[in-house]
Amino acid sequence: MTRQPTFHQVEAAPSGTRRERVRQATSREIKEIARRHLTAHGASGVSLRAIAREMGMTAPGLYRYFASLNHLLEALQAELFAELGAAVDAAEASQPDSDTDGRLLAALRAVRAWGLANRPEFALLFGPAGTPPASSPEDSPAAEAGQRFASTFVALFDRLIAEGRFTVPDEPEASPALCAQLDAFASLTGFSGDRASAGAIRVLLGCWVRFYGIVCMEVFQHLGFVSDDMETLFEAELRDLAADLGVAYRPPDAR
Amino acid sequence: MTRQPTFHQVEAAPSGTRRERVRQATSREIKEIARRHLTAHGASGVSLRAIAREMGMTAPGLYRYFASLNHLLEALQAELFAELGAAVDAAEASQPDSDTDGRLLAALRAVRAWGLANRPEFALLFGPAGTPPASSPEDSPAAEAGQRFASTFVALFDRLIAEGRFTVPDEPEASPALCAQLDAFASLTGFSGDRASAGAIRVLLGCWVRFYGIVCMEVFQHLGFVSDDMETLFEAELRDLAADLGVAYRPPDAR
DNA sequence: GGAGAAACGTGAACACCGTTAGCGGATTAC
DNA sequence: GTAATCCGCTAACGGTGTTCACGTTTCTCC
Repeated sequence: MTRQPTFHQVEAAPSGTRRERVRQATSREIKEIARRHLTAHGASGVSLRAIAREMGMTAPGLYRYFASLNHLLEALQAELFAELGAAVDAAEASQPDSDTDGRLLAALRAVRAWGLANRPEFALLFGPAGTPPASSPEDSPAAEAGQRFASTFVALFDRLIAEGRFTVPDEPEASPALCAQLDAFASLTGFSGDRASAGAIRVLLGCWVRFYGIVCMEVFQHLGFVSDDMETLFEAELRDLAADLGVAYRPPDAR
Repeated sequence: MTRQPTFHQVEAAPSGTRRERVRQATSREIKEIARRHLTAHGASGVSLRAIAREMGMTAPGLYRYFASLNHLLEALQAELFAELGAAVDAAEASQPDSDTDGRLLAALRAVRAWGLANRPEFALLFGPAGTPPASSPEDSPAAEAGQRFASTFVALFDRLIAEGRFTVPDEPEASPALCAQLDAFASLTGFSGDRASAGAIRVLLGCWVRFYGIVCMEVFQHLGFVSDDMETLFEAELRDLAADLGVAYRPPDAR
């Protein structure tokens, strides 16, 4: 303990007071161990008592850091969204800035790769919602992190719209109610105002849903009965998907 | 207890010996209660002790009927697949036999409707696979029931192929490995041999994946941020999907 | 009809789990 | 130096899946 007791305020520590630093370190350790247990045994294998045991603590002590096991899992969700987002960003950054097609393909492939490499984590993020959706508009940290993750793709899709990549099929009978909601969604998520017609957003949403379907099916292992070489099937779907978006398909780099 | 004790064998009971009947009745009661708990509190809310308590039994007694909680859940899965299949069959039967389009649309809508009306059940069937896939090829009752459910749609898709509904895009570079696996899948699931080219199956699989995506997203509540009127969005997706299959879209019956 | 086997359900026990309440000690703030 | 705050502990409550040994009921077979 080599601390000069003269000025207790200054100190200029990395972040906040000493208490806050050690507190945050403990919090991080809890989440790291929880993550390991999640990876090893799935979401149901994460238990406060086991985490505390591994840390040399007792379970009630963890309640100073997380209000409940569910809150811990929510915090984990937020971290995982960030991790997935970082993986996507990295993949995107591996492509030239101007190459919208390459960046989108790389981003989508990165999501699949992350999901396959982190099945339980992916299931926690995109599986059935255990908790009823937060009443207040997205006050949960997980939902907020999820929106930040989504914004990555919103930005990419926005570029497609701006570049006028795909022709929106003039919907013969798009219900006005749906149009209104899609427009609201557009402005809320920051789509470029004018060009983002409800029709365009429907195309993008359709593609996202399609992508979600293929990745979930593969990660959740509901396609084992058809083939064990999912890579090529995924790429075939990706090709179709790209075509719908006016994106030039390119096979993945043989790395 | 008015039983004539003369001939213990004959009796001509509905099925099997008396022992087997009461055993099956108990087994059915267990599954019924488990189903109620599943509906009310999700898969994690199904507990042997609670079921036993409700039956006036003790938990170890249930082990005479199911080897473990997981086996119970698997049996439940099988029953739910059958229930979902029955709902789909009923919807299909509401359309004229010759009306392939109407039958397919009705069947797909039935899946969505069942999922929305039975969220936890749907999650158990189509959510992340908790147990690693059975080593032996589909010896688990759940997997077997799942295949039976799938066969309903296989038959419908088969009709589309037989009727030559959609033109398969001649894949420029369908990998031979994938083609072989798709062909194997075709013969295994009973697609009509010759017409079911790997290309056609890819189209069908793509549509199925797309459908899976939209329904899962809705049931798992990962689309709450875009709209709360999912019905119209689903129908819009369904329209696109039908177009890919050469199926004439028709709005749902205003019932 | 009676002996033996098979199935059934129970009580006790083991090892876990989430969560709450109350307490003592360390750290911080004033 | 004193008061407030935070921290981690113990103890406890009620819940879980699962195993084992035991008595009772039921069936089978001679």
